[in-house]
Amino acid sequence: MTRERQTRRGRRWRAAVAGLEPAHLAAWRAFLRTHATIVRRIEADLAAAGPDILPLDWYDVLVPLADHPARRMRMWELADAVVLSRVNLTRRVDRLEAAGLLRREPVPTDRRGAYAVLTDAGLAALRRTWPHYGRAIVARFGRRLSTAEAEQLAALLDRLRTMTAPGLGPV
Amino acid sequence: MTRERQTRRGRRWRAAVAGLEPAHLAAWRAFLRTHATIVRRIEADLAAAGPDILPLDWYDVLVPLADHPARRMRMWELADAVVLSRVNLTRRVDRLEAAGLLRREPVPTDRRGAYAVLTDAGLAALRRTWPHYGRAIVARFGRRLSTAEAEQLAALLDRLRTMTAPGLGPV
DNA sequence: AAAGATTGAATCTTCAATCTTT
DNA sequence: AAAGATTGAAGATTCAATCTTT
Repeated sequence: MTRERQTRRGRRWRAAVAGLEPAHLAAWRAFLRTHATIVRRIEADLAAAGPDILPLDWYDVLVPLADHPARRMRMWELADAVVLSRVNLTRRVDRLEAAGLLRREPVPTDRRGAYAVLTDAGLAALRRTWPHYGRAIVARFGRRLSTAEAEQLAALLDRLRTMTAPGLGPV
Repeated sequence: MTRERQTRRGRRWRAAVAGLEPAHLAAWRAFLRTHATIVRRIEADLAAAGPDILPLDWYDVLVPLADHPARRMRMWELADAVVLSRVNLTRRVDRLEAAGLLRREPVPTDRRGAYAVLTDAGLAALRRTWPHYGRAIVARFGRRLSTAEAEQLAALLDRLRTMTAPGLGPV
């Protein structure tokens, strides 16, 4: 075949879906687009802030450790705490360990397990990074929202996240 | 050193950031978490729907083609239209072409360029995928939002996306 | 020289298989 | 056998360098 059958204007290939309102679809698309755009911007801000400022995904792994008593967590615990992208934590921790930002320690009571422990260098990197990250959040996200709108948005998003959807399988 | 200097409870390593209100930070975190959670769920829904249902990132590349006159776009044009993840479009198109969902065509008027053209198989795959995707959007995203809330959410998100942030460089 | 797209090499991710300890 | 974590191999992504055409 030399040419696709050509509809006049690339139209109407989406069948109606029960229960899907235009407003919901528009919100979903805005959600995807906005996330992609803003995360890219903030990553660019961090990259532009200098070579000793952490990228977002490294930051994301180290934060739970810094917020945890004794600055250490089991590997599986850390894997659950990480937000962005389900990681293959083993390898990511390899890289963070190679960079000196954390180290592994054996668990005294369970010889299968390992702790990931934030090093002083890791904590210092978090402290350096946070002001840049915080300002980027203000600039790229917070500046256009009133306090009330931010609360509204957070409430809507939390509801979306914590809901369970019956009838479409687990998780 | 055998042990990190151990703060009592992994506390207070974040310095205050000018202009960053707690509500804004909470909204930002909710945004990241909700996105990660819902996108994962929807990807799992699509994967569970069967082997001839497209994954989200393939779908994302083919949609602009289906919505375009003549079902074809220049490579750079398609790259701009794709939402999720800045792609190396060349390779992704390689894979889609290998799967028969699109093909390349030379541009008659510009021998540097190439069109990406949606094939009939590609359009069929979109048609198959959309009902599953649409239902997943309802189940994972739309079900908990009233129409008014969805409109509110879309408005907030669009404002965030289209704003320019003076003072923090381009993009 | 700049625009449009492709390629090579390094890095990163993912999946299943593996290893050790419980 | 199951839990905790690591490894190998395949696949995907990214960056800069390249190639061709304008």
